Amino acid sequence: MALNANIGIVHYHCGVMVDSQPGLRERARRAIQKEITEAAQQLFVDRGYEATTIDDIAEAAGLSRRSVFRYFSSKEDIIVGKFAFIGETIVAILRDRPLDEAVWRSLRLGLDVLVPYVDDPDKQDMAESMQRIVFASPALLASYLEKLERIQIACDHVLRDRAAARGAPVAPADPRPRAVVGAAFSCLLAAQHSWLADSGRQAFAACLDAAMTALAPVEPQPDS
Amino acid sequence: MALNANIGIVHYHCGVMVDSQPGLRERARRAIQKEITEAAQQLFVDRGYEATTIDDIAEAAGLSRRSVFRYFSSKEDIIVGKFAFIGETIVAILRDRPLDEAVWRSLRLGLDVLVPYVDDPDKQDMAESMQRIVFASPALLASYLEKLERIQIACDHVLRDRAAARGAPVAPADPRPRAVVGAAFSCLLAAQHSWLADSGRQAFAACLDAAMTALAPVEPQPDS
DNA sequence: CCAGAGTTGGCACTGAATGCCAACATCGGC
DNA sequence: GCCGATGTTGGCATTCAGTGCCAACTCTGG
Repeated sequence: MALNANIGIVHYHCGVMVDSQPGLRERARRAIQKEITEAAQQLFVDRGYEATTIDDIAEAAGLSRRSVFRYFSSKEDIIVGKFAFIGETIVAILRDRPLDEAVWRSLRLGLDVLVPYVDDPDKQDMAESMQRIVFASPALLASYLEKLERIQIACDHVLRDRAAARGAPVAPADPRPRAVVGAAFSCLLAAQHSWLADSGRQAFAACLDAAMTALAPVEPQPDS
Repeated sequence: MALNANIGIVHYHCGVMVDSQPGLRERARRAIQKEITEAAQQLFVDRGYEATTIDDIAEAAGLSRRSVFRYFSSKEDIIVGKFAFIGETIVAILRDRPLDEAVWRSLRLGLDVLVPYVDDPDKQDMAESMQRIVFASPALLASYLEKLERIQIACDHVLRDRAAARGAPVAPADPRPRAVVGAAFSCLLAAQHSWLADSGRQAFAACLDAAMTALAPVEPQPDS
């Protein structure tokens, strides 16, 4: 069990549960999740996504099939689960932007949290492989797009809250905030395709900028 | 077997296989597909999507589980399969628009093929139910978004071909056509959300227009 | 009436996902 | 250091989606 050796049972004297915010238990959980993810990614790269079973992943990660499902709610979640967290980050950034900033710029800054996942030279190879796998597998792609959709819905809410805070509330049936958010996320998808199209030779951030400058809300704010 | 009675075995004298373009066999196939779809939709509305099994659908449609999979490649496909056809229609429309037309307008006209599916007063109730079910079920939503993604990729190709035909080819790694197409489809999603938000009281086409006028490519054509 | 082509339904199997439970480890107090 | 409470694990059984296979049936054409 390389796992148990690795969790890092630091067990301080017993006392006051000395651990930084996440809690010791939570840190162990994340460490195992990370191991599963890495084992799975390797298998997906080697054999492909559909050709890899959960049993394969469980064996490679050194735990039982049943336990894999305790760490990830589904096979897709192993790859795409992190987007729940990324989504929360984007939403938080969006919420904290100054109220008078142009929406399009706020969205660009929100999407910036994705850049380090891709443009980091260390992870670039793996990032490219995984993106290719996601776009190649219908099930993974579907799951990925669904996650993005959920993030977009959350961003839409934030934009409406911000419009209201600005004193210019938007009707619930007004499609414009949702359309603007969707357009920004389409730029993300477009940037991913571009980035893959020439194998990460140009920076992902540059692709994103190229896409987002080609498009813009007709009005700086979705009211007027 | 209400089915067999209904397929409409018109079996003309034997002679020349008198049938309009699709071929008799193909028409029978479509009729059965339609029956399965309708039976399934009813069940989904009654019990919800995940609570309905393929066996339920097979029984309601009067055929075997195995045969259902001969007509639809998956459970989601029963609802979302028609988008393969719709996508082809959109692509065809896009391809046939005049080369000097503004891209945004061409896309708006392409998306117009969806309007009759929704704004038809006869089908409106069912259309609303089904859209709610799609957005409520993660699996269906994921599948729907994946279908839209495939259509967008096809539209992206058309736009690039048209740019080339116009004498202003776009680099394969240029994200702009993809971004513009994605923005248009985001308007579609936004319009669906709006339309559902006040229960189809306003026309779907109006929602689509509201979304698409709030957004536009920075340049009329994605070159220059 | 018969031969061939296509359709059907049943059967067996894989793989994902979930519920359940007994075995085990860990952490608290004593 | 012992012991009960709590949480984690692995195994088992089950459901459901999806696929391959094959024998039985149906319809068409000769």
